[in-house]
Amino acid sequence: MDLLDALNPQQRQAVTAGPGPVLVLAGPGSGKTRVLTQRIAWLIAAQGVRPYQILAVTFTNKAAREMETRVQQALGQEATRGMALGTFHAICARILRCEAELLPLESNFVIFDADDQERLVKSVIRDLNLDEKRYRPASIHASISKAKNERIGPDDYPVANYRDEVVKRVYTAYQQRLVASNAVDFDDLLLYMAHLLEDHPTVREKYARRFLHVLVDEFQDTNLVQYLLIKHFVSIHRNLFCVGDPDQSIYRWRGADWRNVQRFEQDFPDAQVILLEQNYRSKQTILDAAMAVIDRTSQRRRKRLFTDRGPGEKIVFYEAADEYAEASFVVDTIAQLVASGQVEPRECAVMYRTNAQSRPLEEAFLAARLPYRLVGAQRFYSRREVKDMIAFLRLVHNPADEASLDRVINVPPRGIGEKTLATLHRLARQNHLSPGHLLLDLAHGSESPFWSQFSGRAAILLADFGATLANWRAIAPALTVPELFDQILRDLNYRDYLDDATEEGRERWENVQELRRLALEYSTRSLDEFLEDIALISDQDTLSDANAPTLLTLHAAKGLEFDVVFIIGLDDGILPHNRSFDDPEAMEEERRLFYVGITRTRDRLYLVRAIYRGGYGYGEELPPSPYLDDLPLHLLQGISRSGRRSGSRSDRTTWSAFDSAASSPPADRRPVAGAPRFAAGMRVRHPLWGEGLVVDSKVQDEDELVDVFFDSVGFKRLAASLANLRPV
DNA sequence: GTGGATGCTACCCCT
DNA sequence: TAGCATCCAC
Repeated sequence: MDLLDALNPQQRQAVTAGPGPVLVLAGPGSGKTRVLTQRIAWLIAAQGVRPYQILAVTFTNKAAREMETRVQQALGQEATRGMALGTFHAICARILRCEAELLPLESNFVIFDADDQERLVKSVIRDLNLDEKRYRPASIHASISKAKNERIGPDDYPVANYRDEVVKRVYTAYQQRLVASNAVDFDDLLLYMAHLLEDHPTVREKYARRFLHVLVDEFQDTNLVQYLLIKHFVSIHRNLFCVGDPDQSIYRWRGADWRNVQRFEQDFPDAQVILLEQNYRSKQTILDAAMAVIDRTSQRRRKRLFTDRGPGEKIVFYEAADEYAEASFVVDTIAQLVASGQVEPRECAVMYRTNAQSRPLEEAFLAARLPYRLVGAQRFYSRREVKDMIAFLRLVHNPADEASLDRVINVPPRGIGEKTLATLHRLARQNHLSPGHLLLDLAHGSESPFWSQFSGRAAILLADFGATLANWRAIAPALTVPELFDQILRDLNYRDYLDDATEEGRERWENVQELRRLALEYSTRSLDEFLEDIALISDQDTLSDANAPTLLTLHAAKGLEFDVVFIIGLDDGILPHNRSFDDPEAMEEERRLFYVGITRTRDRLYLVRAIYRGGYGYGEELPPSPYLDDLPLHLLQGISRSGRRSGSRSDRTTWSAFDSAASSPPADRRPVAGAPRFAAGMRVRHPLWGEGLVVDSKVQDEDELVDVFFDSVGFKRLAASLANLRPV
């Protein structure tokens, strides 16, 4: 059958494997997405499995949509109807809404995002009269989430010291407040699901019978609870198909446990294990570099990565003076590659360890007037005006949502302050009501039994907002999401409030407009769906299809691929990150992160670092990343070995050595006299090395330093007075 | 209750 | 550095 024609023997074996448990260990670029989609298509077309009998878990919603499209392309539009396809969180949310009567939740529960969760923790800490300085909300929240990932409830939380005691108390109250708000956090989505399947055998059987085939992508990044869910889902038929690569496990800090791969092999000893090793993505040079990096990790099953795509070009290493030079090197190089027709902008990606590193890049792209795509939902959805708007919608949807109420009860300022809010909370608790419902009751004015509990002014203000909310709730069922959105904007005079004619004001209003555009896509869908999708949106989901280079973290790059990849910030302290230094397992994960970045590359890889980096306001000079030393020299161009040696300052390359000490500002930001003769983008000729492209040029100490990328030998930094460079 | 000045502290990665 | 919490004047 033609479904299988384009597959290699191992892929074909995987697609047609089973029944029973199957574990596919798939190296990067080995066609695992193809295997998964073909497997689904094969199950449906060749095995007569109904789409609704298939449960397929992906790592992002974007991956889910892609998979759906691919199956539809193979089998037609109707083929995927009813299939359960999405992330663990999305699938659990859907099922939990159906089964809400078995849970301490209403079916319209809201999903608290990271920000809501932390606010709630903070509020609990204050309620318990704990010292916020000593017990940082973020840190307490991390402990709670860690416990949840390990399936430890508040009652079972082990107490070894006073801090544990505090965490336990906060955890207990936090959980109560979530339930009172008819809300769940991300971890709860999985935990409630596990309880549902364990406490209700009929429910477990219902889903275990419905989902005749369970497929899991990125299996190495599942956590314990997710693994338990999988086991419950396949408890009857054991038709489990997992695809993963332990070398690409990069979410340990989020509770992911690559040992699930070992658990799988223990729990399903009869599992068929299939190795996909042939790489269809990268040139051999890239793969050699990747193997050199990953072979240094312990406890792994060695994989050989090979390709028939040819050796490809050498990897370029570039050491910039500071993060601005680093950014302009990236932008200039991309501009040059694009201008010479070697690559499409959308086929370039810049990857970094931390989100903060995107800023100099964005500035450089902006300065060059070149568009870019930034991956990172957080940025947009964590904007205050956007969060506030979502909070209003959530309140309409679920007035019990305390986090949203607290957030916007005084937005725009309507004179409801801390004291009034505290009274509202206290009264609500005394009367076993949510503050939101109490607020709605106050809209009845003096008829409300709570009216007299507030001072005249406060009562009027609360009643006014309560009435507004009640009105939205009354009309919401008849309105589409964008219509409701507009109604709220109008009633609040939100635009006047946000847009104060300053630059930031205009930007704030534009963000709201952006959210409205998104709401517009939900014209035919319910508010529930809109809110749920927003809560579970992942970074990769925000990737637009514009033809522009992509800026993203190494974590967000998982599962993606590009012709040209830049990995920047290869400094000891950035990658590996200094917060991982004292934890050997975290250090191994840093290495895998680098491996993931390298293996995203099809053709060309650029490794970049900066000698001087502005930290919190004081600058710092970091040694090169130790990973650079693991790369065999013959794979690299553009630098001598001494230049990428970590450690002492004395062994810097001549061209990267600055005359200045660590504390002085970088040379190219110092005011200088005289104009440079060479500029980025110029073609030049050198008597020895032939033609090259000027990447950067700066005047320093009465000479001009020119960075040139020579076609023959790669990067050189030259003094114009000595080098006898001529423009071509 | 609001808004400005001041001082603190943190930037890791994400559903 | 910059976002924030806190404090103080209106």
